[in-house]
Amino acid sequence: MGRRTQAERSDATTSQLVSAAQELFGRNGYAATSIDAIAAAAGVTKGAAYHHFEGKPALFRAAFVREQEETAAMLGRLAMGEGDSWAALRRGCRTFLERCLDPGFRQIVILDGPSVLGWEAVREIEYGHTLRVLLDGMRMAAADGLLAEGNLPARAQLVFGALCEGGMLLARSPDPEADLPVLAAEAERLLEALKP
Amino acid sequence: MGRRTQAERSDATTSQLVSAAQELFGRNGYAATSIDAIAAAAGVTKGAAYHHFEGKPALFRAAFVREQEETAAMLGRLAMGEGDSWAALRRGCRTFLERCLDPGFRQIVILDGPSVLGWEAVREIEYGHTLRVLLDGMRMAAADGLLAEGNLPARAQLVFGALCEGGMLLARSPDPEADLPVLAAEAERLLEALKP
DNA sequence: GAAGTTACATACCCTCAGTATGAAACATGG
DNA sequence: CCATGTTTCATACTGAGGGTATGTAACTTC
Repeated sequence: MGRRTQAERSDATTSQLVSAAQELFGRNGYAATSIDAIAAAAGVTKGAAYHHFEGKPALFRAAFVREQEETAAMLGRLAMGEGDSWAALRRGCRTFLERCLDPGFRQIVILDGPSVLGWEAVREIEYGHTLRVLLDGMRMAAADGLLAEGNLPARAQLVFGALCEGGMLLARSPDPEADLPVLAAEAERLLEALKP
Repeated sequence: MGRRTQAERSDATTSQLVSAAQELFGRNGYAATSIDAIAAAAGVTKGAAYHHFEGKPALFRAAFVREQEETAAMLGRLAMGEGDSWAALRRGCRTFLERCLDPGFRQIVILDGPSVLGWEAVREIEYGHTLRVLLDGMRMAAADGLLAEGNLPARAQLVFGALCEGGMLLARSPDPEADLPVLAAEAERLLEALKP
């Protein structure tokens, strides 16, 4: 390994630590994953982990954030491709449900997130990513006159809760391929409720 | 302490352990609560706890179940008092939201439950209590022709997810008293979506 | 009331989060 | 280039807490 700048060294190990954390937290859950295991998977020792992160929750938080970034990017990209705002909203919901088929996403974002980081912190992060995409989509639909008056953020949150539940339900299904349309239809039915 | 039968001794300490677990898990969260602390609060030692429960998750599960029983009883009682099935449904949703104002309920049932017990186990328990009440209410409404055809269990689950989210939102509100009607209205709006 | 079972208490182990402490790898002024 | 910070780690240690082994007292059964 040739001569590298400090920022390069730091970024490299930090990134590898977060990747390892994402992998192990996602596979085995928060409690069953030790800092030593994450550090070893990243090719460093615990000292490096504690140098870059304040503690285990901070490391988990980084993995959570990355999971959110990836998902939000995916949602935004696919929703952007749709023609009208309503179709984008439907597309986004469907994509979120599909995303829940990833065990790592479920474990980190839905199962362990609230317990480890607390509800406020989790929603604050999501408010900058997946929940932001949903809310933006609903704002656009509202601007197009497709949504009734009311508390949009609160509505987005309720829909988000329903989607998380739907995602877990989908993941437990013996045949997710077959159940995805069913659940997507039920979710869209809830969206219909918000029409004027 | 006079002469007691074994069953009495066992029931007494078990009950006190669960009460202490409910109290401490609810107040400080699962990770920050030690078995020793629970045992001490129950007036026994760790040995007693491990004699009656397989481990920390089992003790948490008992607290979770008790929380569910109390809530389901409350929901059933209040919903029973309503006239028609639709009013009972609305009443149940509103009562669940109110229940979320209890910090212990939120911590145990919504935050830590899925992480500690896993999603399947949590929903299995809820399926016998709070979720059961909701599903029964929806079945009655469906029998009265108030709900459209479709997958009732899946719908109940989605509504349940929205309600949990609404409950957390309500709990974070600076003025829950004022926001309860707002959130209840939004939740009812989602219910409206299920009408034929 | 003796033998067996249940309900605990006590003492111990072991994993693991968190904390020094020290040694490299870089950076910066001369 | 070298001396002196500063950053990036590795190594060694501590403490808390989950879990276990074992002993003992309270009950039960015969």
